[in-house]
Amino acid sequence: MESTVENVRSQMRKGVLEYCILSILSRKEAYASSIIDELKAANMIVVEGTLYPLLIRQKNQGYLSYRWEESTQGPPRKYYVITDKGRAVLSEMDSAWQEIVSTIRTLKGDD
Amino acid sequence: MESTVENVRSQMRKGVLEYCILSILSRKEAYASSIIDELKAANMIVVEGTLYPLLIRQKNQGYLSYRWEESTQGPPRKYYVITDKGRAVLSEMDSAWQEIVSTIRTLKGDD
DNA sequence: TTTAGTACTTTGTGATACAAGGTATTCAAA
DNA sequence: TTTGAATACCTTGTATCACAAAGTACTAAA
Repeated sequence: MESTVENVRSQMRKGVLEYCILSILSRKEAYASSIIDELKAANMIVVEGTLYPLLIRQKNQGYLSYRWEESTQGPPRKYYVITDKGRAVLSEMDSAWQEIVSTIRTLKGDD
Repeated sequence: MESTVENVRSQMRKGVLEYCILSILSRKEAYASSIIDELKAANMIVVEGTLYPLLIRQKNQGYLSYRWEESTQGPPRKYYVITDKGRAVLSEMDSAWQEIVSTIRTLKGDD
């Protein structure tokens, strides 16, 4: 069995992952492996089997588009780019996130 | 299909719900319907079919215990009480939550 | 005795994170 | 030339979980 701590963290990551991806892509286009690296650096551990389907989902929903680009160090990379629709959804996510942060504060704060 | 906004909010609720329940019960014991009311008041909408299985799961994991109490206004109520183990897990969840909030800030903040 | 209100429970469905394994490209060393 | 390492993308199967919907049961009032 996995440790309780990891379970807790894993549970909380769910639901904000989509938000993280759109946030990262709102700043600059990126390909899957580089997104994983960035998430790892930010302590948001994600594996390939999670990220690839998620990117494909967001592309199918029209939040992202992509283009292929050659690499000097291996196979070509699929660079994802956020769309206008994606930016609109991201803006909604910003609000939703703020609301949840505020809700937790309320639940923990005042008796 | 459900609205995008609701989808976004629903996704984000996942993973913090357990945290909310333990937080509420760390302050005072409560029964399911009253927990739903409190969550609704804090803008964290949850339905019965979500909450009851969750409480049962947390009880089975030893985070909660419960006792029955008669009500003058209907059927008896199942009052849930957080256990020592539950408080330990809640403490871990506090850290995990702070970490995620901080991670999101990092991902959004610095270019 | 029927209805309204309250409270707890279960079943079926869809979504999704993850583990594990697979495919494909490039380059360098044997 | 072919083998292996590194990089990158993709798929399948499983478990978990939020939710909708329907069900059970108790109390009090009409």
